[in-house]
Amino acid sequence: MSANSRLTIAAHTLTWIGLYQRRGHEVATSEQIATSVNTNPVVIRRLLGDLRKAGLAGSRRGAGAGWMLVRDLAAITLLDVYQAIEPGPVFALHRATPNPECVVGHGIGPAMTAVYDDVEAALRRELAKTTLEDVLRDVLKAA
Amino acid sequence: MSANSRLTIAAHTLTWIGLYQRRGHEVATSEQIATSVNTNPVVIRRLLGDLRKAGLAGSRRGAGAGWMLVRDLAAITLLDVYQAIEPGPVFALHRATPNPECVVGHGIGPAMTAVYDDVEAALRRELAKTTLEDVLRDVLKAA
DNA sequence: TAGGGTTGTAATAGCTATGGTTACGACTAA
DNA sequence: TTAGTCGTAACCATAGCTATTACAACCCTA
Repeated sequence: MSANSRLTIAAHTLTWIGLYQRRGHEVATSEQIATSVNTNPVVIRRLLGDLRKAGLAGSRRGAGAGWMLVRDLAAITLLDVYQAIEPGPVFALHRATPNPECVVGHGIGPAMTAVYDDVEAALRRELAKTTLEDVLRDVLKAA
Repeated sequence: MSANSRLTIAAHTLTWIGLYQRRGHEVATSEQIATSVNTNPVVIRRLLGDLRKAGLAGSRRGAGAGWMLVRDLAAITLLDVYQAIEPGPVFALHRATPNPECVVGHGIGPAMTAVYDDVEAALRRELAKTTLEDVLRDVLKAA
């Protein structure tokens, strides 16, 4: 499984903006966030672009530009973030259609789809349990 | 998320062998399985190699060679298969260590790890609910 | 109105995982 | 001895993610 860190980076980014705003700042720049995440600002901007499409983040251009939250941390679950940045499923069926003249080849697709649907549902239920407010609390507790 | 079809192919392969054996044959060849899956025999042999390491499949060499199940279909869950072929986690932390001098950069790792552990546990619970016997039943029902 | 800082996005490159293919030695029943 | 299959290495193609450079678009401020 090619594990990816997009959810981690997205949660980090939104949590950072949330904390920064609570400390009195209006907007955060991709440069500042990238310094905390330890990556390139463009990576952050691209990710925030997806989060903006999902209505989780907003941006301001020109001088004094930057990013802000659209919803409060407590109103954003990790499921919201996940759905904003991960379009595809965790498991895939066959790349090439299996032999339809074989009993197994013919019936395995629907059988596995049913299982995968349940697995994805369980994964989403679990992600929905945690809000970014919870994440921030854990983060501050560790300090 | 780069969805992969390894679990699908593995379940297909083991189910195929199980059905083939119930029809009176001792072993199945990677060639036969590959025809049903619609892929190359080497792909099947590589996958079965992993499944053998996990004690789910066995092989016989020489003339009249081929693959057989070590356990009955009813004694193999999709979790067993998943663990045999997927070493890594679904979600990853940062590729590069985040800035430890930032509160968020310092605490985000443990916070997300706790969530990811719960998600993986839920995923495993879900996969453990289905045996290959269940899969075969679904497959035959669809015919 | 000019300057400067930041967004928004395209283009490119590197890395890793996966899948497909060819090749060939190892093995063993017949 | 032969034939059929495993076991595995080698190589290539594809896809997704990350990193980086570059630059136009934007808009506040002086």
